[in-house]
Amino acid sequence: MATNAHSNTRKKSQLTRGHKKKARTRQQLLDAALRIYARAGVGGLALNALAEEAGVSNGTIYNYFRSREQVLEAVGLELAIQLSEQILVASEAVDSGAERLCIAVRTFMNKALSDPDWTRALISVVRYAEGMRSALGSYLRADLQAGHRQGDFHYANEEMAMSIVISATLGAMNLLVEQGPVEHADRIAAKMVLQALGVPDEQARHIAELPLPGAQG
Amino acid sequence: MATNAHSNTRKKSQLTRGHKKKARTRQQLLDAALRIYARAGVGGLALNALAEEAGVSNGTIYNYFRSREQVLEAVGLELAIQLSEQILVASEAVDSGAERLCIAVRTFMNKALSDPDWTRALISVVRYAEGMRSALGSYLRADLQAGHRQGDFHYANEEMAMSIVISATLGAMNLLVEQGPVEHADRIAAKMVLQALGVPDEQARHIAELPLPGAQG
Amino acid sequence: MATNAHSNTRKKSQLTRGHKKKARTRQQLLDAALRIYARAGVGGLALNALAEEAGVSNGTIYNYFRSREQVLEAVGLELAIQLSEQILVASEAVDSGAERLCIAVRTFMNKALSDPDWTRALISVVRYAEGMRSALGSYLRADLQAGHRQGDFHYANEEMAMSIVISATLGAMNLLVEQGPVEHADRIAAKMVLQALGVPDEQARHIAELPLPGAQG
Amino acid sequence: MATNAHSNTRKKSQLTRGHKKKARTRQQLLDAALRIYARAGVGGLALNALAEEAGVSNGTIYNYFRSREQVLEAVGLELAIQLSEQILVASEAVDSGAERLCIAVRTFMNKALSDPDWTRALISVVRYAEGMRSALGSYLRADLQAGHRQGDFHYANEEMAMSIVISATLGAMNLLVEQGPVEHADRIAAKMVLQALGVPDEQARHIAELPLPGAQG
DNA sequence: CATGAATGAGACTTCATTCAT
DNA sequence: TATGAATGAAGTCTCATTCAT
Repeated sequence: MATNAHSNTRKKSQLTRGHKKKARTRQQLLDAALRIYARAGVGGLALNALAEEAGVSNGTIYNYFRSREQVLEAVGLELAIQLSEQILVASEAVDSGAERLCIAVRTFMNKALSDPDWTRALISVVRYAEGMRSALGSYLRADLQAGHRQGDFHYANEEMAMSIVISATLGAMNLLVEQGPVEHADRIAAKMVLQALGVPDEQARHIAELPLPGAQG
Repeated sequence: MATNAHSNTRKKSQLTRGHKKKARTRQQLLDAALRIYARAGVGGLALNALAEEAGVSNGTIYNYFRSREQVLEAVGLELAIQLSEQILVASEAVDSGAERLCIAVRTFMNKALSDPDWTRALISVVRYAEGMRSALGSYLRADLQAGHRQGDFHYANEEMAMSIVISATLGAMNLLVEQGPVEHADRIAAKMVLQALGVPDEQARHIAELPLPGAQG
Repeated sequence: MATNAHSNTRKKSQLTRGHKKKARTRQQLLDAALRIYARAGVGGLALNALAEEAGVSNGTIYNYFRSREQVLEAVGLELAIQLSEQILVASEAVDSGAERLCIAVRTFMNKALSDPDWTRALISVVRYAEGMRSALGSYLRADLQAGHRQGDFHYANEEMAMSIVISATLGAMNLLVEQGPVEHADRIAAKMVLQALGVPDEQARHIAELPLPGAQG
Repeated sequence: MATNAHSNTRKKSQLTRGHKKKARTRQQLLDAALRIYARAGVGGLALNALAEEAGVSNGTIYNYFRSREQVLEAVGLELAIQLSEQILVASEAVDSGAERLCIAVRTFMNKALSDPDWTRALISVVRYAEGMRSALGSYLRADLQAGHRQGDFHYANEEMAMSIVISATLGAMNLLVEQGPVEHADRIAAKMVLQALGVPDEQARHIAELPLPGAQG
């Protein structure tokens, strides 16, 4: 399953050398949890099933987490970290808020196509743990404010703009994972989001059709 | 509006008068379920708790529903019916698709303020039972197509437009119930949705600020 | 279903004229119970299902029986009565114990073919309520003793002879209802039972092949 | 014989020594189930009661069996295995089908006296799970066919012969456990069974009175 | 740390029985 | 008597959590 792709080789602290096995198990558990999220949602995560999926004994989970609640928390955090990577990598060298937001939306849309499991896990977590929205929100808010400063975005209420951008994007991603691909889905969604934020039609189209950084063109 | 009519003002003792009290229990159960949805979401509905909330014995539930699954189904249907009333009543005499959609969005936003429990229940159900989306979708699609025919909406993909409109609106409603009122929330959200569908700024503002039918002005 | 055949037209008291409807319901319940026995065994008789099968409301059962246990008892008694009729009718005019027993066995075997539902109900009741055996036993014991007196039967222990005759016959009946017809099943079983009781081969065959009274020969 | 080995002489505390105690629980459960069968029959086995009888928590059962159905299955299998031991040990070195069958019948009759609980459990299982009959049947069929080849048995239909032998023997066993001992019960029953299969009186008595192998005479 | 058997609370469901109409 | 809604005990099963090894 592709969900394995984002995982267990790097961690910010990089604990090189010595004791590698130690925290490897923890990552196995988090990865396994994401796979289960994709299948069954957050509410469907049973610790016995998690242990089996991770290839450890059920008791082992409690060597890494104090309770089920803490597992969910940790998985949410893990997902937030992976999320950050997605966003940061994609719009590293871009200054325009509108373009950064557009890139983010398109990146997520493409992620929904390339890794539906991860996407389902994300959607499930966002629904379950409202707190996850803040992880999304922190990046988004910066882009919104930049776009606003730069005269591209015109919104009457920032909180509402954030809510609408996030939920619209997740809704579009959900469409892709549940109903299959749509031609140019990433650009369509990005353009609609830009328009919702007050970017005029032509400009929105223009931004939405810029080549994605990192693409080979 | 009548949607609040089902509620908790009478208890088991007050079955004087009348002679149809038997089937009233079903409505008590549905109402109680909606209250629990609001608190705990669909996944949090335990039949034990439902029985207690409705003031009946656990076995009684099974006089009205064959299984937990059927309870969820029935509550979803109940919600869908109440939903339809909301929408139909609101935009009865309006022909413009854009205006109809705008009225719908604003009506729901106001509902989020006036009946947060019902709204939380709705959000939970939409997330849980994807089928609920079709209830929403059938009304929405008609308005989208009308707006498209009438030259107001310009969207590249209808499915994606529906997904985005629904999720954006629910996201905005969610903001209200979770974080409290926002000045002119209904108009702000409606305008953003219209813009996402390609309605230009000025026109979107104009439509969003039309008086709501049924309002006393 | 053929199970209906033995029922509700006669009762020893014959309560002719006037109030016929009264005790009719009771018979409906007993008949319905037998049909359920055939399908699900005694343990599978649920009073709700019984009420539905009998076409009455569940509460009505308690106008005729004080508890589930009493229903079972009454059905057992009903079955015993029907059983008696079977036996008495068949060997009315026969004096030889061996012949009477043979007729009884053959009659039951044929009943197993012609009314598998009734037979399954009987088997289920015999297993469930050991007391039912005494109803069978009282007829059987007379025949055994007669056959013994007449020099046909030679058994060392009457109780054991009764147990074996009853269980062997029921076992053979069970074979028929569960696995389908067997050529000359009635004669084969009867002959084996006679032999078990010490009747020599030739004589056993002879008795087993006598025409059944009531047959058109 | 070893068949009594599984029983109730140690409780939870006595798990000193040894280091395989884990899988012992399964046997505790099977043993407890047999004791309950003896008291209440297969239909009377409630998992709550089983857990208590076995001295474990109710959840523990599900560490060994996936459902109630699987418990019944496993207990049936256990009983079938113990059954096989009974039969195989008893008539190991005997070639005559008639003698083998006779030994089997007598062994079971004696078992009914020495271990009524086990016998009640067996009877209950045979009634409940028709599949158990095949376990019995496979041994029996071989003996029947051998006796037939050897000119001792004369039956017209093998299936019916099997049904009658099995049910007659179980009926005789049932008499013993329900009504207490009968002088020479094993020989009496065995002789009747042999006669039912066509063995003449004198020969049947002779075979039924042979000393049982394993007896000290 | 790892294991996995054991635990027990709690969920869903069935069903005999009661009772107001 | 008949009805059928309501009851609540009891049963099956799940699962987070503990603990001895």
